[in-house]
Amino acid sequence: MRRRCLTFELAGGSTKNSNNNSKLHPSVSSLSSRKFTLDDKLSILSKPESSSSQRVLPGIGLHLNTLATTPSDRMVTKETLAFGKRFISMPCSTSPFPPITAVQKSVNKSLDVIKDEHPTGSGVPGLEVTHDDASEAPADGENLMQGSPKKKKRKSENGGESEGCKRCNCKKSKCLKLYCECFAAGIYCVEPCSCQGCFNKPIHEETVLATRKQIESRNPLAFAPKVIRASKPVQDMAEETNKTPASARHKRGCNCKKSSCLKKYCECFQGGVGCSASCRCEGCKNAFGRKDGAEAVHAEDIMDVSEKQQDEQQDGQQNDIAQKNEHYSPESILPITPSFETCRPFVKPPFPSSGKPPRSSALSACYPTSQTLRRCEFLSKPKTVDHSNSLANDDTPEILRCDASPNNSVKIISPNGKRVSPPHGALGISPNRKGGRKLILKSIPSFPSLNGDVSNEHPASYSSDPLS
DNA sequence: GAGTTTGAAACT
DNA sequence: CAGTTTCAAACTC
Repeated sequence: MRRRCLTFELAGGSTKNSNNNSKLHPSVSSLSSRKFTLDDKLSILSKPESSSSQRVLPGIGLHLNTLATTPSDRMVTKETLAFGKRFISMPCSTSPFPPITAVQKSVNKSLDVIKDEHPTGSGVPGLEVTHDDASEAPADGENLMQGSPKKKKRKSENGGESEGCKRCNCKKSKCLKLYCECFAAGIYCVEPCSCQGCFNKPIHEETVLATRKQIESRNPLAFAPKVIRASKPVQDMAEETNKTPASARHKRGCNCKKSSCLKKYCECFQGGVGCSASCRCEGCKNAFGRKDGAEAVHAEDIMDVSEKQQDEQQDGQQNDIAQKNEHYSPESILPITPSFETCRPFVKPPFPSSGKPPRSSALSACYPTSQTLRRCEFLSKPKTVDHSNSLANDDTPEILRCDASPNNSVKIISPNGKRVSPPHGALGISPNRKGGRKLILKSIPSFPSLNGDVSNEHPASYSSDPLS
């Protein structure tokens, strides 16, 4: 799995931050370290200027994709991938794309400009996305407007999986709408994508950010994980990989009419969680738990419902995965990246890792590892902590904050709303929640700019954000 | 691989 | 806020 790195330096982040090296997050370098302990993290934190390489990427600006380029990411082998695909629904999002405060030009305008100036190509001359492996990564231009319909379709799900996750196949959205799974997950489209006219690339950073911001303004939770897991400790979940965590629920619920919530059309089902009262589905038969309260059925049943296809292999991998999960205990892992992932449900979707993973999981496959889990830990535990004191000075929009993460917004479910455009209040984000963030920041050294102090200083840069 | 179905997202 | 349209994934053939 080769996830493209969020090469902000190329996209412009470098210039923005070049003068603020000291503010860049060292966590980047931390990515290179496979095993991290809390002490490691802390020590790194204390050495903000460790290495030049560390300065390259602003911690906050780190795109989820970044994970893929790091050594640690490399260790995200197939197994890890499987793990992610099977147990984690996806990215969290609070802010994979750091919000920007400076980029305010309209998205459309931006797009138009780009289009006009570079109607056929990668958009910006001279700019090129660096790929881990140029040989296998087509130039942006290639991927961009060509519209080569015959592009590899992501059907290479099985074997191709070795390469990583399948990505989007957008044709009209330019990968700048939530239709695009990559965009929705807060990650840049990369080589594996078969999208056309894609703007979800580092070279279009501003466009992406502006669009993201726009979408978030409309729906603060737009980039939040769709599936929320309540409180069960990760480890517990790992121990019951065959069970559907009753606490895990789709944040907004599905609205299925014909699929009976038995197919991946259903977001709940896809996320490996049962339907809940929040769902407006009809004829719900969600194997993970029905809206009416019926609990999850056995794994076998789920398999029947979804795909029996890769049962055997799956079983084998499940064990591996379960073991991996344990391996990812909070004690052994700290968020090694500012992926901003909050809590992804530690759910085992009905999809074998080797088989078709939930679409959304493709993403998770990329970053479902330690960060996600850890994040869950951090967010689920200390949440009870007093949030009232810290961060009071941070101007970062609440919704962009850690606190605004689904975890915290678990109660934000809009039961009957077709759409979720929860007002801030509805987000469960109260003014005094700010405190929580600081707390979290302290707990997660890899989010330097999360300290808030940085964000105010560099509103236009990635480091400004937030996780914000 | 093409076409259809589905439901979320976006739009009106 | 409800209805409609657009979109891309999921699915079927």
